[in-house]
Amino acid sequence: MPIVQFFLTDVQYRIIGGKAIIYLYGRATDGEQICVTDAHFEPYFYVLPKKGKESSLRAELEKLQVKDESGTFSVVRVDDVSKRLREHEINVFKVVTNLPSAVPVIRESIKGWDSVDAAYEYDIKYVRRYLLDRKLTPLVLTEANVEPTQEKSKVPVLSAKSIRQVSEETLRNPRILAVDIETYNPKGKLINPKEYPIVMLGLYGEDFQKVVSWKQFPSEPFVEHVPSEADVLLRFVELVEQVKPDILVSYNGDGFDLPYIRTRADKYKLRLPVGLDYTDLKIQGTANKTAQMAGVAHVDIFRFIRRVIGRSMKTDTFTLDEVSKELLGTQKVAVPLDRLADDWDNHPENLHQFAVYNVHDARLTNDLIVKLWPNIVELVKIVGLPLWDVSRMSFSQLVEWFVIKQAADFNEIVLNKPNYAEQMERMGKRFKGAFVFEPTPGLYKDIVVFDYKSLYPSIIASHNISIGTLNCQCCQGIKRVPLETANLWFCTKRKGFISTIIADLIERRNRIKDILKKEEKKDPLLSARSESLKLLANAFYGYLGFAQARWYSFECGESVTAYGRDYITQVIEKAQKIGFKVLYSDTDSIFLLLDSRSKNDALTFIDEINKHLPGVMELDYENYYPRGIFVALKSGTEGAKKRYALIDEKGNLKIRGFETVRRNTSPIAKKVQKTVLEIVLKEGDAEKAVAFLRQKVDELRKHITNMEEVTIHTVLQKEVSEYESVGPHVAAAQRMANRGTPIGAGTHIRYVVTKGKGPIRDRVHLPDEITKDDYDPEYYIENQVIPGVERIFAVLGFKKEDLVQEKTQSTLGSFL
DNA sequence: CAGGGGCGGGG
DNA sequence: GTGTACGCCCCTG
Repeated sequence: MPIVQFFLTDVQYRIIGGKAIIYLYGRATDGEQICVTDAHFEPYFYVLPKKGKESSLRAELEKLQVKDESGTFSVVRVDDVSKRLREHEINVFKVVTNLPSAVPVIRESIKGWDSVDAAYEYDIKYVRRYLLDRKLTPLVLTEANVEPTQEKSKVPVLSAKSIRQVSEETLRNPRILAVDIETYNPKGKLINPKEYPIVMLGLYGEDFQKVVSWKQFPSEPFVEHVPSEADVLLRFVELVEQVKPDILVSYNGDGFDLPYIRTRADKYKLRLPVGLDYTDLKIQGTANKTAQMAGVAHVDIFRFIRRVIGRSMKTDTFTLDEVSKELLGTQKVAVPLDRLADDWDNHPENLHQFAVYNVHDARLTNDLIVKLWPNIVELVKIVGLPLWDVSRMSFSQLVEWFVIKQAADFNEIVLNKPNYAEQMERMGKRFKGAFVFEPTPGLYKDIVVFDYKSLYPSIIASHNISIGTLNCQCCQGIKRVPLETANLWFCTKRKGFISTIIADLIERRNRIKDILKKEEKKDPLLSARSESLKLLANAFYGYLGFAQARWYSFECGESVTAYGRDYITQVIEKAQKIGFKVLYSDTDSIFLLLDSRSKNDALTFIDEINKHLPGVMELDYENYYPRGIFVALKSGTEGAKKRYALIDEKGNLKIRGFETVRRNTSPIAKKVQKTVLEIVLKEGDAEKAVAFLRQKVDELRKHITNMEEVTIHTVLQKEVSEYESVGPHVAAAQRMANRGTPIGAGTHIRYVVTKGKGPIRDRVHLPDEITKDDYDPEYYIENQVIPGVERIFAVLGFKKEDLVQEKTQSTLGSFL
């Protein structure tokens, strides 16, 4: 029997002859795209019988059959199995059904039976169940003994007799095709797939780039002109088949491109058989759409970036432009997109620039997934689910599926999701959070920062925090959690499930870090694995307190923060005892003032602390900062981010909690804030910072400041008529409308506030209606620039009145 | 201050 | 399809 080796890229199942068949799509080691089918996996779930009712329940189950218009659902077999439930031995029935869809039906029909105590694992999707039970990890080299079949498909279909994972080798260079569409939008940003056509469809992959458009215009050869929009859609299907990608990648393709393609195809009653089995492009969901095609993993890289990478990125807007700048160091090409519709209708000679823009976006999308591929592969390996699923999961889902995957090795039953009422109850309870030492606002010198390495994960591992070790019989009264409000302890004899898998995560990561330390040229896959393990470990604590978690535990969550508070306050007390002044502390970090002490004293102190820490707990030296500024919080905003800015010895600024990048702020305000911080921290010269501020204020009053600097940008969120209150941006939109500019939801609004009396909305003008002499300096000084720096100067002993004088009639700079 | 509602990305 | 929606921010009662 022939043997094939392949990397699993997508998994589906189909019902054939009343039986579920698993379809494993992948890239064979010879480079061919193939499909391996497995007909030998039975759907099942677990039932816990009531004590004493075992045999009657078994008899009832064995003959259970439910018929409805969609088919017959029946129990095929009932097996006795011993499992563990919340870390304790238990006997349950494994109820095997005829179809995957029979699982929820059968479970539903036994819900009220008095012989049934509980049902488990009835909501684990068949394909996921298959991968986890068979221990097959997507993207990892897999081997199968196969027989060829004649099944109609775009790729050879091979029927597997046996299948197994043979090594840790992963798919390094998947074939990728990126897709991006441009649409006809006469009304600014308003998107309307029912009415407005796709004008161009761009594709990009290695050695492949193409734009398909249904209008003739002068262009380069990568643009293909077809007679109609329907032909664009058909060409899309053909080109995907021609390129045979493992992955179709998009930027917000779930939410935009693919549903748009689907809607346009439906309008023409076209099928879109992009699936390798000729099935249609499938769009699911309404609010949160997803797009799927059999055999080709559609990755919406925007979703992955926002959910998984986003937290560790600098940007907080996830536009393709911003994300590309940060991750790739390149950006989108600038084209006047708001002219596309008009050019499409009236000036085809201008259209080529949009084709260039189109294919460039596809290229960026391609480059993003290539760049992030190591991270994606590692998450897929850790979580063990298909690429399509993993790339769409939130953090809590990734943690949960990692736990579910581990559950098999511990013979643990997967706990059920909480119902709505349970979720509500969980949400109503809050446990005490982290310890925060409020800083005294001020400018400080010689700051050292320590932090606990992965504080919460190491607490969970070191203190054996787990659902099944909580308040065990055997350890009553010993090693209590440092908590006033409850009497909690965790077993010191038996290892817990959650604590063990987290300890394992930490250990795996430490091993990788050791290897990385020795490597001169860091293996990007290993670095990515280390990052992924860290991300996952850090997400565990949040998961324990997440209302929708299967392994939710209020007591575990509150124990983690209780230990956390205990560890950090111990460091604070010890530091104070030997004479360090504590400046600030939050959760796992502590900021100390060196005063007369040296950096070496700080290192000695850390060593001393580490000698007495249990398990994998470790206090780290984070950095030394020659200067730092701590600013008072806005009154009444408790829980708002702490505001501070530090500068290290290399001159790098570390700014936290200053809202430097707010949309409806003028560039001048952002710039002044940033520069003031730089002067204060780099040079420690408050007077110079004041002088800088005064100079900028002077420039505003003298109208030297550029118009661009005082132009405020926002985006219209709805139609102008729908606004109840006329804010400045709405007033600006009305002005645009009055002069005939098409506006609507999504239109970018740029406006300047000008001199005059009355509310701001009456003083709003569009930049090209006025000159530099018209903007209102006092508005920009009072409402934009000063608020951004007021608190910084307050720390330095300057009141608002000291900074700038009120406006006078003097024509000279009046504040010197 | 809680809870509802809208939005993100995309042209 | 082992069905059906996330999480944050803003506004209002």
